[in-house]
Amino acid sequence: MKRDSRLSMVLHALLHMADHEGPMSSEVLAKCMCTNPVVVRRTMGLLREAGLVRATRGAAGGWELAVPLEGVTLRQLHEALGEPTVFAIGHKNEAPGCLVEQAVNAVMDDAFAAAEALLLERFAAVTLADLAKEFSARFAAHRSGVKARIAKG
Amino acid sequence: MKRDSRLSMVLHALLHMADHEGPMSSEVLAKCMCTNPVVVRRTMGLLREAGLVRATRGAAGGWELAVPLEGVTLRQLHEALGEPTVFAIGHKNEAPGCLVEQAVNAVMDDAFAAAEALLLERFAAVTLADLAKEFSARFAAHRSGVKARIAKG
DNA sequence: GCGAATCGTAATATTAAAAGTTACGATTAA
DNA sequence: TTAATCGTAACTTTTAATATTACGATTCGC
Repeated sequence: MKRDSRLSMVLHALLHMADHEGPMSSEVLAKCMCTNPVVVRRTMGLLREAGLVRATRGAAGGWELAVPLEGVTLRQLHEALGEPTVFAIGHKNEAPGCLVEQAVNAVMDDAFAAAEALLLERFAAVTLADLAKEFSARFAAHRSGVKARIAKG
Repeated sequence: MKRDSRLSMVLHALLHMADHEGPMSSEVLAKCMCTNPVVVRRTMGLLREAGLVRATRGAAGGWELAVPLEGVTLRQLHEALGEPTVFAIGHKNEAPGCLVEQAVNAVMDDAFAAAEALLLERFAAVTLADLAKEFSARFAAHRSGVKARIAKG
Protein backbone atom coordinates (compact mmCIF):
# COMPACT_ATOMS: atom_id res chain seq x y z
CA MET A 1 0.00 0.00 0.00
CA LYS A 2 1.04 3.55 -0.43
CA ARG A 3 1.39 5.49 2.79
CA ASP A 4 -1.19 8.14 3.60
CA SER A 5 0.55 11.51 3.28
CA ARG A 6 -2.46 13.74 3.81
CA LEU A 7 -1.51 14.87 7.30
CA SER A 8 1.90 15.90 6.01
CA MET A 9 0.23 17.64 3.11
CA VAL A 10 -2.27 19.65 5.12
CA LEU A 11 0.33 20.74 7.65
CA HIS A 12 2.45 22.04 4.84
CA ALA A 13 -0.54 23.77 3.27
CA LEU A 14 -1.83 25.32 6.48
CA LEU A 15 1.54 26.83 7.34
CA HIS A 16 1.80 28.39 3.91
CA MET A 17 -1.74 29.69 4.26
CA ALA A 18 -0.92 31.18 7.63
CA ASP A 19 1.89 33.11 6.03
CA HIS A 20 -0.21 34.42 3.16
CA GLU A 21 -2.61 37.36 2.93
CA GLY A 22 -5.99 36.35 1.57
CA PRO A 23 -7.13 32.99 0.21
CA MET A 24 -4.86 30.59 -1.67
CA SER A 25 -6.32 28.61 -4.55
CA SER A 26 -6.19 24.83 -4.80
CA GLU A 27 -4.09 25.29 -7.89
CA VAL A 28 -1.41 27.29 -6.09
CA LEU A 29 -1.40 24.96 -3.09
CA ALA A 30 -1.20 21.94 -5.37
CA LYS A 31 1.91 23.34 -7.09
CA CYS A 32 3.45 23.96 -3.71
CA MET A 33 2.66 20.40 -2.51
CA CYS A 34 3.66 18.71 -5.76
CA THR A 35 0.17 17.37 -6.19
CA ASN A 36 -3.11 17.96 -7.94
CA PRO A 37 -5.72 20.67 -7.27
CA VAL A 38 -8.45 18.07 -6.93
CA VAL A 39 -6.46 16.25 -4.28
CA VAL A 40 -6.11 19.55 -2.44
CA ARG A 41 -9.85 20.22 -2.61
CA ARG A 42 -10.67 16.73 -1.48
CA THR A 43 -8.32 16.84 1.46
CA MET A 44 -8.91 20.45 2.51
CA GLY A 45 -12.61 19.72 2.20
CA LEU A 46 -12.31 17.44 5.22
CA LEU A 47 -10.71 20.25 7.21
CA ARG A 48 -13.49 22.56 6.08
CA GLU A 49 -16.07 20.11 7.41
CA ALA A 50 -14.21 20.18 10.72
CA GLY A 51 -14.38 23.98 10.74
CA LEU A 52 -10.63 24.44 10.52
CA VAL A 53 -10.50 26.20 7.16
CA ARG A 54 -12.82 28.26 4.99
CA ALA A 55 -13.20 27.97 1.23
CA THR A 56 -14.47 30.84 -0.90
CA ARG A 57 -15.60 30.14 -4.42
CA GLY A 58 -15.36 32.19 -7.52
CA ALA A 59 -12.66 34.44 -8.88
CA ALA A 60 -10.07 35.39 -6.25
CA GLY A 61 -11.42 32.63 -4.04
CA GLY A 62 -9.48 29.88 -2.32
CA TRP A 63 -8.59 28.51 1.08
CA GLU A 64 -8.03 30.35 4.37
CA LEU A 65 -7.47 29.33 7.96
CA ALA A 66 -10.64 29.61 10.02
CA VAL A 67 -8.91 29.33 13.39
CA PRO A 68 -5.72 30.66 14.99
CA LEU A 69 -2.53 28.60 14.71
CA GLU A 70 -2.54 28.02 18.46
CA GLY A 71 -6.00 26.49 18.19
CA VAL A 72 -5.18 23.49 16.02
CA THR A 73 -3.28 20.38 17.05
CA LEU A 74 -1.98 17.60 14.84
CA ARG A 75 -4.46 15.37 16.55
CA GLN A 76 -7.39 17.52 15.46
CA LEU A 77 -6.11 17.36 11.92
CA HIS A 78 -5.71 13.60 12.13
CA GLU A 79 -9.29 13.38 13.31
CA ALA A 80 -10.51 15.76 10.61
CA LEU A 81 -8.93 13.42 8.07
CA GLY A 82 -11.09 10.62 9.40
CA GLU A 83 -8.54 9.05 11.74
CA PRO A 84 -6.92 6.98 9.03
CA THR A 85 -5.24 3.69 9.85
CA VAL A 86 -2.00 4.41 11.65
CA PHE A 87 -0.16 1.11 11.17
CA ALA A 88 1.13 -0.58 8.07
CA ILE A 89 1.31 -3.84 10.02
CA GLY A 90 -1.86 -5.75 10.68
CA HIS A 91 -3.62 -9.04 11.15
CA LYS A 92 -3.95 -11.77 8.58
CA ASN A 93 -7.60 -12.19 9.55
CA GLU A 94 -9.45 -9.65 11.62
CA ALA A 95 -11.94 -12.12 13.05
CA PRO A 96 -10.38 -15.57 12.92
CA GLY A 97 -12.07 -18.73 14.09
CA CYS A 98 -8.75 -20.26 15.14
CA LEU A 99 -8.10 -19.67 18.85
CA VAL A 100 -4.36 -19.49 18.25
CA GLU A 101 -4.87 -16.65 15.83
CA GLN A 102 -7.27 -14.94 18.22
CA ALA A 103 -4.59 -14.99 20.90
CA VAL A 104 -2.04 -13.60 18.44
CA ASN A 105 -4.39 -10.81 17.42
CA ALA A 106 -5.22 -9.91 20.99
CA VAL A 107 -1.61 -9.63 22.07
CA MET A 108 -0.59 -7.67 18.99
CA ASP A 109 -3.57 -5.36 19.45
CA ASP A 110 -2.42 -4.49 22.97
CA ALA A 111 0.95 -3.36 21.72
CA PHE A 112 -0.47 -1.43 18.79
CA ALA A 113 -3.07 0.25 20.95
CA ALA A 114 -0.40 1.47 23.34
CA ALA A 115 1.72 2.83 20.50
CA GLU A 116 -1.24 4.51 18.86
CA ALA A 117 -2.27 6.09 22.14
CA LEU A 118 1.19 7.54 22.55
CA LEU A 119 1.23 8.82 18.99
CA LEU A 120 -2.10 10.57 19.42
CA GLU A 121 -0.96 12.03 22.71
CA ARG A 122 2.07 13.46 20.95
CA PHE A 123 -0.12 14.75 18.16
CA ALA A 124 -2.37 16.43 20.69
CA ALA A 125 0.62 18.22 22.20
CA VAL A 126 1.69 19.92 18.97
CA THR A 127 -0.15 22.94 17.57
CA LEU A 128 0.33 24.63 14.23
CA ALA A 129 1.92 27.47 16.16
CA ASP A 130 4.57 25.06 17.40
CA LEU A 131 5.22 23.99 13.85
CA ALA A 132 5.50 27.61 12.74
CA LYS A 133 8.08 28.13 15.49
CA GLU A 134 10.02 25.09 14.32
CA PHE A 135 9.96 26.53 10.84
CA SER A 136 11.24 29.93 12.03
CA ALA A 137 14.16 28.25 13.74
CA ARG A 138 15.05 26.43 10.55
CA PHE A 139 14.65 29.58 8.52
CA ALA A 140 17.00 31.50 10.81
CA ALA A 141 19.56 28.70 10.61
CA HIS A 142 19.23 28.61 6.87
CA ARG A 143 19.73 32.38 6.55
CA SER A 144 22.84 32.40 8.70
CA GLY A 145 24.17 29.49 6.64
CA VAL A 146 23.63 31.45 3.43
CA LYS A 147 25.27 34.56 4.90
CA ALA A 148 28.28 32.51 5.95
CA ARG A 149 28.63 31.06 2.46
CA ILE A 150 28.39 34.51 0.90
CA ALA A 151 30.99 35.96 3.31
CA LYS A 152 33.28 33.04 2.57
CA GLY A 153 33.27 33.86 -1.10
CA MET B 1 -1.57 -0.19 0.45
CA LYS B 2 -2.27 -3.54 1.87
CA ARG B 3 -1.05 -3.97 5.39
CA ASP B 4 1.89 -6.25 6.10
CA SER B 5 0.50 -9.30 7.88
CA ARG B 6 3.64 -11.37 8.03
CA LEU B 7 4.24 -10.92 11.74
CA SER B 8 0.71 -12.07 12.44
CA MET B 9 1.25 -14.98 10.09
CA VAL B 10 4.52 -16.20 11.56
CA LEU B 11 3.22 -15.96 15.11
CA HIS B 12 0.29 -18.11 14.16
CA ALA B 13 2.57 -20.56 12.37
CA LEU B 14 5.15 -20.78 15.15
CA LEU B 15 2.54 -21.52 17.79
CA HIS B 16 1.08 -24.30 15.69
CA MET B 17 4.57 -25.66 15.09
CA ALA B 18 5.28 -25.58 18.81
CA ASP B 19 2.25 -27.74 19.36
CA HIS B 20 3.15 -30.29 16.72
CA GLU B 21 5.52 -33.24 16.75
CA GLY B 22 8.02 -33.13 13.92
CA PRO B 23 8.20 -30.73 10.98
CA MET B 24 5.18 -29.12 9.35
CA SER B 25 5.19 -28.62 5.60
CA SER B 26 4.66 -25.27 3.92
CA GLU B 27 1.56 -26.75 2.38
CA VAL B 28 -0.01 -27.62 5.72
CA LEU B 29 0.95 -24.29 7.27
CA ALA B 30 -0.40 -22.42 4.23
CA LYS B 31 -3.79 -24.15 4.62
CA CYS B 32 -3.83 -23.20 8.25
CA MET B 33 -2.94 -19.54 7.51
CA CYS B 34 -5.28 -19.23 4.52
CA THR B 35 -2.38 -18.47 2.25
CA ASN B 36 -0.02 -20.01 -0.26
CA PRO B 37 2.86 -22.44 0.38
CA VAL B 38 5.28 -20.16 -1.45
CA VAL B 39 4.36 -17.27 0.79
CA VAL B 40 5.03 -19.51 3.78
CA ARG B 41 8.45 -20.51 2.43
CA ARG B 42 9.36 -16.95 1.64
CA THR B 43 8.36 -15.65 5.04
CA MET B 44 9.62 -18.55 7.12
CA GLY B 45 12.81 -18.35 5.12
CA LEU B 46 13.53 -15.02 6.80
CA LEU B 47 13.11 -16.64 10.20
CA ARG B 48 15.41 -19.44 9.12
CA GLU B 49 18.08 -16.90 8.21
CA ALA B 50 17.69 -15.47 11.70
CA GLY B 51 18.18 -18.94 13.18
CA LEU B 52 14.71 -19.11 14.67
CA VAL B 53 13.42 -22.06 12.66
CA ARG B 54 14.86 -24.99 10.78
CA ALA B 55 13.71 -26.27 7.43
CA THR B 56 14.28 -29.85 6.33
CA ARG B 57 13.88 -30.72 2.70
CA GLY B 58 12.66 -33.84 1.04
CA ALA B 59 9.86 -36.19 1.88
CA ALA B 60 8.58 -35.78 5.45
CA GLY B 61 10.45 -32.50 5.65
CA GLY B 62 9.10 -29.14 6.69
CA TRP B 63 9.48 -26.44 9.31
CA GLU B 64 10.41 -26.73 12.99
CA LEU B 65 11.24 -24.32 15.77
CA ALA B 66 14.98 -24.01 16.33
CA VAL B 67 14.69 -22.25 19.70
CA PRO B 68 12.52 -22.58 22.80
CA LEU B 69 9.31 -20.54 23.01
CA GLU B 70 10.76 -18.51 25.86
CA GLY B 71 13.67 -17.50 23.67
CA VAL B 72 11.80 -15.59 20.97
CA THR B 73 10.20 -12.16 21.32
CA LEU B 74 7.88 -10.41 18.89
CA ARG B 75 10.64 -7.90 18.42
CA GLN B 76 13.08 -10.56 17.23
CA LEU B 77 10.50 -11.73 14.75
CA HIS B 78 9.89 -8.18 13.57
CA GLU B 79 13.62 -7.82 13.04
CA ALA B 80 13.86 -11.17 11.30
CA LEU B 81 11.22 -9.93 8.88
CA GLY B 82 13.48 -7.03 8.01
CA GLU B 83 11.93 -4.42 10.31
CA PRO B 84 9.19 -3.52 7.87
CA THR B 85 7.69 -0.03 7.88
CA VAL B 86 5.50 0.32 10.93
CA PHE B 87 3.34 3.27 9.93
CA ALA B 88 0.78 3.69 7.19
CA ILE B 89 1.10 7.45 7.57
CA GLY B 90 4.09 9.19 6.10
CA HIS B 91 5.60 12.23 4.47
CA LYS B 92 4.66 13.67 1.13
CA ASN B 93 8.34 14.10 0.31
CA GLU B 94 11.10 12.46 2.31
CA ALA B 95 13.73 15.08 1.49
CA PRO B 96 11.94 18.29 0.62
CA GLY B 97 13.69 21.49 -0.35
CA CYS B 98 10.92 23.59 1.22
CA LEU B 99 11.86 24.60 4.78
CA VAL B 100 8.21 24.52 5.81
CA GLU B 101 7.97 20.93 4.76
CA GLN B 102 11.25 20.12 6.48
CA ALA B 103 9.84 21.48 9.72
CA VAL B 104 6.66 19.44 9.25
CA ASN B 105 8.65 16.29 8.61
CA ALA B 106 10.90 16.84 11.61
CA VAL B 107 8.03 17.33 14.02
CA MET B 108 6.07 14.39 12.67
CA ASP B 109 9.16 12.20 12.82
CA ASP B 110 9.58 12.93 16.53
CA ALA B 111 6.08 11.70 17.26
CA PHE B 112 6.40 8.64 15.08
CA ALA B 113 9.79 7.76 16.51
CA ALA B 114 8.37 7.83 20.04
CA ALA B 115 5.44 5.65 19.05
CA GLU B 116 7.65 3.19 17.23
CA ALA B 117 10.03 2.97 20.17
CA LEU B 118 7.14 2.13 22.46
CA LEU B 119 5.82 -0.46 20.05
CA LEU B 120 9.19 -2.18 19.79
CA GLU B 121 9.56 -2.08 23.56
CA ARG B 122 6.22 -3.83 23.87
CA PHE B 123 7.24 -6.32 21.21
CA ALA B 124 10.45 -7.02 23.10
CA ALA B 125 8.46 -7.78 26.23
CA VAL B 126 6.37 -10.55 24.68
CA THR B 127 7.76 -14.03 24.02
CA LEU B 128 6.16 -16.86 22.12
CA ALA B 129 5.73 -18.54 25.49
CA ASP B 130 3.57 -15.60 26.60
CA LEU B 131 1.48 -16.02 23.49
CA ALA B 132 1.12 -19.73 24.15
CA LYS B 133 -0.11 -18.87 27.63
CA GLU B 134 -2.61 -16.41 26.20
CA PHE B 135 -3.81 -19.15 23.89
CA SER B 136 -4.20 -21.63 26.76
CA ALA B 137 -6.35 -19.16 28.64
CA ARG B 138 -8.57 -18.71 25.62
CA PHE B 139 -8.73 -22.44 25.06
CA ALA B 140 -9.80 -23.05 28.65
CA ALA B 141 -12.46 -20.35 28.38
CA HIS B 142 -13.65 -21.82 25.13
CA ARG B 143 -13.89 -25.32 26.59
CA SER B 144 -15.88 -24.19 29.59
CA GLY B 145 -18.17 -22.27 27.26
CA VAL B 146 -18.78 -25.37 25.20
CA LYS B 147 -19.43 -27.45 28.33
CA ALA B 148 -21.91 -24.88 29.55
CA ARG B 149 -23.74 -24.93 26.23
CA ILE B 150 -23.84 -28.73 26.24
CA ALA B 151 -25.13 -28.82 29.82
CA LYS B 152 -27.76 -26.23 28.98
CA GLY B 153 -29.15 -27.90 25.88
C1' DG C 1 18.71 -45.76 -8.17
C1' DC C 2 13.69 -44.22 -8.51
C1' DG C 3 9.82 -41.66 -7.33
C1' DA C 4 7.36 -38.78 -4.34
C1' DA C 5 7.51 -35.09 -1.07
C1' DT C 6 9.49 -31.15 0.10
C1' DC C 7 12.18 -26.74 0.26
C1' DG C 8 14.47 -22.59 -2.50
C1' DT C 9 13.71 -19.17 -5.46
C1' DA C 10 12.85 -16.56 -9.69
C1' DA C 11 9.38 -14.59 -12.51
C1' DT C 12 4.94 -12.99 -13.03
C1' DA C 13 0.09 -11.81 -11.78
C1' DT C 14 -3.33 -10.13 -8.67
C1' DT C 15 -5.20 -7.10 -5.19
C1' DA C 16 -6.02 -3.21 -2.10
C1' DA C 17 -5.43 1.37 -0.94
C1' DA C 18 -3.66 5.90 -1.91
C1' DA C 19 -3.06 9.34 -5.11
C1' DG C 20 -3.75 11.40 -9.51
C1' DT C 21 -6.69 12.85 -13.48
C1' DT C 22 -10.60 14.30 -16.24
C1' DA C 23 -14.85 16.40 -16.50
C1' DC C 24 -18.31 19.41 -15.49
C1' DG C 25 -21.71 21.95 -12.74
C1' DA C 26 -22.16 25.83 -9.24
C1' DT C 27 -20.62 30.14 -7.52
C1' DT C 28 -18.57 34.61 -7.36
C1' DA C 29 -15.83 38.88 -8.41
C1' DA C 30 -14.81 42.21 -11.73
C1' DT D 1 -20.78 38.10 -19.25
C1' DT D 2 -16.53 36.11 -18.50
C1' DA D 3 -12.95 34.07 -16.04
C1' DA D 4 -11.52 32.08 -11.82
C1' DT D 5 -12.60 29.21 -8.48
C1' DC D 6 -14.64 25.45 -5.46
C1' DG D 7 -17.48 20.75 -5.14
C1' DT D 8 -17.74 16.39 -6.54
C1' DA D 9 -18.32 12.18 -9.25
C1' DA D 10 -16.10 8.89 -12.10
C1' DC D 11 -12.21 6.84 -13.62
C1' DT D 12 -7.03 5.82 -14.02
C1' DT D 13 -2.52 5.20 -12.25
C1' DT D 14 0.77 3.90 -8.84
C1' DT D 15 2.63 1.37 -5.14
C1' DA D 16 3.34 -2.28 -2.00
C1' DA D 17 1.76 -6.55 -0.34
C1' DT D 18 0.28 -10.90 -1.49
C1' DA D 19 -0.61 -14.79 -4.51
C1' DT D 20 0.56 -17.88 -8.23
C1' DT D 21 3.21 -20.63 -11.48
C1' DA D 22 7.17 -22.98 -12.54
C1' DC D 23 11.03 -25.61 -11.91
C1' DG D 24 15.47 -27.03 -9.94
C1' DA D 25 17.63 -29.17 -5.69
C1' DT D 26 17.33 -32.20 -1.86
C1' DT D 27 15.92 -36.03 0.91
C1' DC D 28 13.32 -40.10 2.43
C1' DG D 29 11.52 -44.73 1.72
C1' DC D 30 11.60 -48.38 -1.10
